This record gives sequence, C-alpha cells and structure tokens, in this order.
Amino acid sequence: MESINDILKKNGLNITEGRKNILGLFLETNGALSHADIEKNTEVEFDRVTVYRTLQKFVESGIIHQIPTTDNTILYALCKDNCVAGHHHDEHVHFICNDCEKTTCLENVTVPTVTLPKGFKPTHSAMIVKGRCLDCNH
Amino acid sequence: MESINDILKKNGLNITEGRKNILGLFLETNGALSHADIEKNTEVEFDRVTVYRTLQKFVESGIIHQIPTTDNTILYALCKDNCVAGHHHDEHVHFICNDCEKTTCLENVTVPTVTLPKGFKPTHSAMIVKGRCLDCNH
DNA sequence: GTAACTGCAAAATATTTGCATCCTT
DNA sequence: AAGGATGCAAATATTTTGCAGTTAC
Repeated sequence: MESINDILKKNGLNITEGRKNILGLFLETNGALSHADIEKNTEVEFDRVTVYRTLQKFVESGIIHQIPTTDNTILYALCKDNCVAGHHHDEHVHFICNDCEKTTCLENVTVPTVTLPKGFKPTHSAMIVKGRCLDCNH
Repeated sequence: MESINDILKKNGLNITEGRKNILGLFLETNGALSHADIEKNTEVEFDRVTVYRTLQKFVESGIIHQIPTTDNTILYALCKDNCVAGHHHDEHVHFICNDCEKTTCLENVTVPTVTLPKGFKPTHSAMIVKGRCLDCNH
C-alpha cells in the first residue's frame, strides 16, 4: 500500500499540507470529486486558489485526471498506475447517477474502441454512462 | 429540406429573431458550438442572457444537445430527428481535435454498448474521442 | 390582449493573476 | 539559502435573476 507521501514524491511534488490533504480525500473517496467537493471536505479549510492550483498540479503530474461532464463543471478522479505525467490512460467508463448525482469510476469497464471515419486519428477516448447507480437501486 | 421556421414550430417554440439566428448558426455549422462561439458569430449581436436562455430552450425542446468536455465549458450540437423533447438520443461519438480544438459530431459512429457491473442501470451514454481531425491531418 | 421573448442592470458564482509571506528541501 | 507553495486581495469571466418594454400569436 502506497502512502500519500510516496505518491507525491513519486510524481515529483513537494509534500505540503494542502497536497496531502487533498490527495487523501481522493484516496478515501471511491469516485470523482469536483472543485467544490474538495473545498468543502478537507479537514482543514484551504483557500479556493490553493485548491485550483493543487488540482492543476495533480493533473499535470498524472495523479488525477479530468472527467467530462455536461454541466459546466469538471470532475477529477485518481489515475491508476498506468497514468504517467503528460500521458493519461483514462480508459475506463464513468457512471453518473441521475438520482444521487455521484460519479463512479467503473475501473473494470474499459472504454471500447470505435472505428472512426477515414482521416481521424484518435489518441484518447472517454465514455460516460448515466443512469441509476448501485446505491440508488438499493 | 426543413426550414428554420419549421424546426422551431415543430418543437413548439415561437419564432423570434434570436432563435432564428442561433438555430441558423447551428445549421450552417457542421460541428459543435460553445456559448462564446454563438455570442460572437450571430449576424446581429444578441445579449449574453438571450443566448443563455435560447440555448436552454433548445435543449429542453430537443433541438440541440449538450456535449461533455473536460474543460469547463459546454458544447452544443444539433440533435438528429430521433431526439424528442425531454428524451435525447445523443448516441453518436464526438471527436475533439487536439490541434484546432474543433469538436465534430461523428453521426455515423454510434456509441457502443458496454456491460455494467450488477446494480447499475444505464439510461444514456456518451463518448468522446480526442485526437487529430480530418482537416488537421490535411 | 395575453403570454412569451428580449435587453438591461445587477447579483451571484467561478476562475485567474500578482504579490508578499511562509514552508519544503 | 533558494525555490516552491500558500493566502489574501483584486481583477476577470461566467452564469443567474428580476424587471420593464417589446414582440409573436
């Protein structure tokens, strides 16, 4: 089991309160977090700006990735081991629940490959499924 | 060929300058538009607020749909005929070019169905592929 | 004539930038 | 000690809301 500090170190980031706290939140959350989620749920309160900058650093260094949404927010979730800086492999399906609004990373469901029209060269794909999640189906 | 007015009428919307103009922009654009795109590219300038409200109406009535993005913007694109009010069938793949940043609707590429873990009930899916588009591969 | 649409003003929210201070290495 | 991270203040940008005047049917 990798410690928070190890993950930060491995990705070339200094170990600071803000980063430990926010990364910790991701580790104990099985799912995706928005900027607002993070701002509200850290032990200590951090400045809005710090949260922005921390998330940005995390994305740059490959610790987390962004998940597309249709409302105008960005969701972030932990990358698995095969994400390295500057080269994300965010190839699993994300599930957004219409009831509880939670987003779940379906690690075991990989995004299928599609055949594109001539001339289109793909580098990454993402897939979102909406519906009702495990918890809301009780 | 359906006229702009027909489309508006068919969807139960009053025919107004703003709506004709914005719908026209979608019809002559083969791709997706952001709020900002629309604000800049209409013949006449419309108020920001009018654009917001028009887009909202269009989405509600099933004329356009929202496309998820990883930056914090929403893109909108025309729905095809099988979208009806309140029930979008936005089941084709969207392609975002890393070079020119344009988003293209790949009408002919349908989103594949994936098998979800037990307990998850899907209602809609969306898929985004990033890479280099037709134009940028010249 | 009535309901719906628009533009303006203003409020509420979200994001970015600069700078001085403090922390990590 | 030096570079990096943080918090605060302030500048920008984005989205929402209320209201009065105008337009579509």
